[in-house]
Amino acid sequence: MASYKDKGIKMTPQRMAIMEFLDGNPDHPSAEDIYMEVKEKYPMMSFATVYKTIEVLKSRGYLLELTIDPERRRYDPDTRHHHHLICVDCKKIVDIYGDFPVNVPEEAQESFELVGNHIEFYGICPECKKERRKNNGNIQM
Amino acid sequence: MASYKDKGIKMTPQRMAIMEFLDGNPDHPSAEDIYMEVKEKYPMMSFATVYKTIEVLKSRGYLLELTIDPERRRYDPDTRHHHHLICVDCKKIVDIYGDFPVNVPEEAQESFELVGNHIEFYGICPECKKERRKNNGNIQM
DNA sequence: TCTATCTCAATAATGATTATCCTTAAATAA
DNA sequence: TTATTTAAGGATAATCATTATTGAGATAGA
Repeated sequence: MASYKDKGIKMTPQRMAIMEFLDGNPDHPSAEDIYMEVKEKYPMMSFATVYKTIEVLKSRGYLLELTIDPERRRYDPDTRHHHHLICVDCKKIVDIYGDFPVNVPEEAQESFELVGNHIEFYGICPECKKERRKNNGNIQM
Repeated sequence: MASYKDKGIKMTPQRMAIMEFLDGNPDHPSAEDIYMEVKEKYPMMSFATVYKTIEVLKSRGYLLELTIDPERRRYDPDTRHHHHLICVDCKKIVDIYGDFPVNVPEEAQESFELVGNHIEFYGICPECKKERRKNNGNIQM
């Protein structure tokens, strides 16, 4: 989401700060993550503004909403088609690029008009692997 | 989730009603869907009981929680590994069985310990296709 | 049947998200 | 630059799904 200027979005310091934070951000932040971070620079920032800006960016196609984490919605500024790998422990999300040959069976193809797909990979990230090993020393899981 | 009896779950009429409703149910109902339906038979049913029963079933592995619909959590009594096709209009979810050759790239494999995957297919269901055609006659989208 | 324990139901609490409403700032054109 | 229009910001209330609490009642095993 490189050029906001000429997209018909009214620019404000708040929006610029949010967009700047999101641009190229690989962390799939939640609304709260965005709020917390941007408030550092702009202490007058309101939570409502974060949600409203998310809505604008989403509706214009500059931001994807991820429904991976059941606790909260998370956002991805990379709008290219890609997939995600999520740590089942800490919920960290990393991007997975690549084409996977996934075609639904005939019967579904006939009735539904397919428009896309998204693969969620589940795993345990390096940090949580370490954490688990440590805990296995004392606590049994 | 055929045999609840010998799973160490204390049986009550409420739980039996919920389990009966879920057993073989292909609709991926939400907590509210379950509540609404089961309340017909058991008007004294409380919403809290639905959530608690869901929790018990989930923790014992008899029920999967789907994080596909950003509005609400939905539940799947089919705990076999399978995938889902969701209608982007009405959010109807249908099961997709089949093995898909999806392997994450090397770099992710090295760091993460993979434990599973889930493919979400997006499409437009027959009913919504019809609805869209109808609307295109008058309203432009 | 008795009793310890678990479950129920009602309701309060929480947490994320959305809506409201008035003020203020940005864009556009004179 | 300034005036005017229009949309955005901020504070806060409202909403909605989900979770926690608690006293009363039911269940299962002795």
